[in-house]
Amino acid sequence: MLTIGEFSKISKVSPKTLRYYGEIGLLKPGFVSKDSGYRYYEVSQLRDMLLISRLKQYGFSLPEIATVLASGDNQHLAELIRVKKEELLRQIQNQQHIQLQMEHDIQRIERGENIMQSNYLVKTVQVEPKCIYSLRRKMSVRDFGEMFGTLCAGLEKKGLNPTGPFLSIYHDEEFNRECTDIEVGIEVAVDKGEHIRTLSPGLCCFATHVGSYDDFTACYTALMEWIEQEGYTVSGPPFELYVKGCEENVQPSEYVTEIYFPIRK
Amino acid sequence: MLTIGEFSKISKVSPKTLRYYGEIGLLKPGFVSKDSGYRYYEVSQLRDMLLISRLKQYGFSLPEIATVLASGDNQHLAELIRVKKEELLRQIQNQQHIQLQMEHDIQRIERGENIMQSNYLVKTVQVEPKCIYSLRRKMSVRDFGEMFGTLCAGLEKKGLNPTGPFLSIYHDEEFNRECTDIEVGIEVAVDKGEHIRTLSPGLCCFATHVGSYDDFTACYTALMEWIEQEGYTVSGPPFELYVKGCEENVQPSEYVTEIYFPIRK
DNA sequence: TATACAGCTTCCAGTTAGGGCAAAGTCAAG
DNA sequence: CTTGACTTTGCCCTAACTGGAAGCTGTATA
Repeated sequence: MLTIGEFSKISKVSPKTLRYYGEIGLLKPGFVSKDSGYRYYEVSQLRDMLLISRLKQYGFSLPEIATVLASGDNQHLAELIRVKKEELLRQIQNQQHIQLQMEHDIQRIERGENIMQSNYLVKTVQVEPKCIYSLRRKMSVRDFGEMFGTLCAGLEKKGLNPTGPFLSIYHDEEFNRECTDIEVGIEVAVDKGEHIRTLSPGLCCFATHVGSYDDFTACYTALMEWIEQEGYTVSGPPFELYVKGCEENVQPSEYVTEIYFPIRK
Repeated sequence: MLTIGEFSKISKVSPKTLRYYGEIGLLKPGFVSKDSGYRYYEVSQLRDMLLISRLKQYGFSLPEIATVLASGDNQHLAELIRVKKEELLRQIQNQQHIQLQMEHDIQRIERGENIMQSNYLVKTVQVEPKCIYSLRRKMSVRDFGEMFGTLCAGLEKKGLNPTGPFLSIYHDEEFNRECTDIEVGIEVAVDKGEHIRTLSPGLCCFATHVGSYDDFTACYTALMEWIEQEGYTVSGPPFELYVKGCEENVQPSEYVTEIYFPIRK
């Protein structure tokens, strides 16, 4: 039998932790003195302790380890390790991706750009299909604001309730200020009717732009760079969500827009 | 100004978290109503929030982020990100190493070997130099026990106090049962004298073997495999530390031995 | 045998970065 | 005025421990 200190030194696990493991029932000492309350461990328990340490390293939680120890089913354990291994793989991939972002940021800072000033955090998201009431037309960017007026009028005439912010979809590959195929719309609850359709872009990457609509380009650039860097391709027309915009009496510097690109690998 | 809910939706950070950040002084709302206690955020604070999210992703703790926000020193931030990047790199390397171990374990289990039965957790450690009183000789393994007797006699004659367990060092490249160059010793406090020398193996990997001395081979094999797998080479004679052994009246199944290999890349 | 001291015990509190839930107060639309 | 969505504070909870205090035990030494 070993005292908790001896067991600790051999197993490289602190006495504190050993007491904790006893408390939660993960590894109870082989014998506890009735008089003194001293814990004594069997040497054979070192094996259990080593397995615990190893599984912990593999990313198992303590309750998970407890069930593994209790079952003693090795084939099942192999499967569980495989699952953890795949989880770890995903983690590593994610971390490698973060490393690229870090390098990107470092270089931006070293080029003298202020990371706080144009800080687009590109994220991916699975966009749920939404029903939109929309108008699509080839037009000049100058007629853009007018389209929203038409849209609002149409909404009112039909008695529709918007259930989301305004949005616009850019159907042209290349953006042309004078004549672009733009669809402006808004999310609604009903799913049938004239000018009503379902928008289901699927997997998207997006970034949030704060400020006037003049400098969207930086955000678009950031998104396009990200898409290229991550090895995705654009799988549909990009769209903008006017989360906070001109319909209220808000300063242009306070506008909030989310820019989305549907993507696939 | 945005309510906490609006700010939350745009920044993709939960209201709870925003309140928490306000509480710890990381990001306080631009305005708090005196009547209702409602928090209102400036749109410009979204930038700060995005930076916080990003640095969090990079592995910064919240206090670290707070100092970054407070200082506004971008050059310094670049350095800090670089440090975190290296930290992440080390983490990734460690995780890749763990992945190899996992695969190894899975295969062991699938070959029907019991992971609990021969579970050597190989670790690396920088072994501090220690003074040992030792005897070195070419001998048969059968004379091994006798050597410890001689060693004990020598200790007693010199009036030396052991400050660690017995150990033995295997100076031959290839282990030969009949005639091996073995040094047996024990750690002592004094650093000068006949048969006293300093053992400074430096970086070692080691594993703990529990049980009789008969099946050390599995442990040695595990260590050698590990060394090969990790791309290390052996840089000195291996040694064994008899953490719990035959000097007490202990069953062979209770012996505890640590086996060390000095290594370098 | 007395004592010193290392080692052991329990109990309580704290760590990170928030999540859950409840009761009560507030805002804006109809 | 009411309704319903939103927000507030407050309290407890998480995982896997670590730290510290106060007191008890085991063993080596004088």
